[in-house]
Amino acid sequence: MASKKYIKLRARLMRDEEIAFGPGKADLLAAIDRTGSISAAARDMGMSYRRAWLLVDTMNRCFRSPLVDSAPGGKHGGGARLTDTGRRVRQRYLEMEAALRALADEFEKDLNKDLR
Amino acid sequence: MASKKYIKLRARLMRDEEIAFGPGKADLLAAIDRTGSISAAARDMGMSYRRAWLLVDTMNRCFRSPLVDSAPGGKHGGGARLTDTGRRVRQRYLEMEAALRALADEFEKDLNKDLR
DNA sequence: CTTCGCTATATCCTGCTGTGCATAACGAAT
DNA sequence: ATTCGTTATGCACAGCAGGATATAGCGAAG
Repeated sequence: MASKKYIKLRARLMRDEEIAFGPGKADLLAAIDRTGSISAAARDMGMSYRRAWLLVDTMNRCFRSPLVDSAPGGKHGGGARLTDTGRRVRQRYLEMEAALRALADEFEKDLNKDLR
Repeated sequence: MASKKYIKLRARLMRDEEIAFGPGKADLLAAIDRTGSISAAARDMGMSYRRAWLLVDTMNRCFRSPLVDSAPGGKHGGGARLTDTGRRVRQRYLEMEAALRALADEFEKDLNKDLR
């Protein structure tokens, strides 16, 4: 079988018409946690700093308390760190994602029967 | 509370990098079933005929047997009809969607606590 | 045999998303 | 003080998904 068949799942936490949280933001939080800065995280993920910053900004605005703490100044000066809220929200989101994935997998076999 | 908080869910059946089935295609199938033609369905949904046709084409190419039967000729001549496969796939997809939605709703309350 | 509304397809155009680049201010280390 | 790597922000540009439009051929009904 040369064709790859799979179910692509996406869950987004919405606040009004803004995307408060989603798979991309979850990945970004992980990268920030790993690297200690928004810009390093962006480089690491191959996305523009602008985009990474916008994602962080949206998150922080959408939640009651910010998910990322940031301060200017480079070379061990400023940078960005996950807040407890950030860690908790990401954790809960990943749990939901995993549960949804497991459920979708139960349907996958049946639906794939008809796929070429 | 002026802000609307909700979880936006999307499940797509993929074949290689093509979207074989998803929420838009499910809606389109319903509209085709209702109206009896691709073009009427497109008008009904406020989308371009081009897009509707492309969606149908992708579906039919991705599945072993077509989901939509179509024939040229207007005014009760040609048109489009769902095949049994089309109906069955759509049905199964909707069932999965509903199950995923129900599961996501279980997580929603908890995640919304932190949302503004 | 003309007309109507459809399938099928190509081409052009537009709007949006995200990148690239530029700038300013900042904080720690050297 | 100078340098370095950040945060924070604006703006111009590209790529692309989808809309608008045009055309050709078809089939049943009148």
